[in-house]
Amino acid sequence: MREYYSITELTREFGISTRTLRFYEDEGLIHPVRRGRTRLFRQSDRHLVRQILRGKRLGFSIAEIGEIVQMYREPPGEVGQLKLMIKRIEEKREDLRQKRRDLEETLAELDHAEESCVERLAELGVNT
Amino acid sequence: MREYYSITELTREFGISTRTLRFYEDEGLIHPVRRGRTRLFRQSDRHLVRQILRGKRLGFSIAEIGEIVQMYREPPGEVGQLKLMIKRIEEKREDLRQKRRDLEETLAELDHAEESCVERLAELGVNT
DNA sequence: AACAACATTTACGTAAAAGTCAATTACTGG
DNA sequence: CCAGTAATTGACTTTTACGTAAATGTTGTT
Repeated sequence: MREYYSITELTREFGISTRTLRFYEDEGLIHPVRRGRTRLFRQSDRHLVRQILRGKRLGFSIAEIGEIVQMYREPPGEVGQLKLMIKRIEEKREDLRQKRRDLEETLAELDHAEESCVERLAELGVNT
Repeated sequence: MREYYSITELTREFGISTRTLRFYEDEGLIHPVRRGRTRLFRQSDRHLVRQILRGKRLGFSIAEIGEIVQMYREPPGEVGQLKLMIKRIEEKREDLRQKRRDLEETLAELDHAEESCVERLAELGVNT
């Protein structure tokens, strides 16, 4: 468990470019510390990158991912802010539940499509 | 159950623009029939649009959605093509399973984030 | 016939999310 | 100390997925 990772180490670990990591920093998604001008990535940054890429695979925009990673941070101290945050979290969860429904439906249709193919193969007398 | 729907009927039904529907046609995702130059959308087109939008919500690109909707069509007649199709379907399913893992992890993290907020509220003596 | 409402094609514009390239600057091993 | 590798910033480019506008066609009232 090292303390710091270089930018190229992260690009290899995650299969993304330096440009991408710098872009995420510009967009305020990550905040690697600096030694001089050089970025040093901590464990927390690596974890954030993992979360960002997860969000991307789920089709969230960078802006939406920005909202999500805010929710992972320390809860705010003020009651109004806390309630707002809870509301936002609930919205994102609804969003994710919709995606889950979409996902299950798509999987079901693909199952069906594969079955059709297998049946067709059987009709053609191919041993599966 | 009508036979044909106009383009604006579909835009209202799905909350998308005519431009979007024409774009999907240009990309070969849908093939509405024509009366003169006017597009007429059938049930099957409506179903396809629903599938396309599902794919979009899951973060698939138009090209990927194109591949997916091909899989929903009649299985090909040739053995080699069938086997290839089955392989492709399996790939997409793996893709979807990854998305499902991403989704569950994200949901779990959001659950945790919400709990933290609720706890914090309790600490502040707010009746939930 | 005129008007609205809806449709079409063509073409250019744009925002998001990087890719690519150039010119510097920083580090590191020999 | 210096070559070579790694990192930085900045600018420009590209791709995707449409938006938008212009000019024109079609249909259905009134």
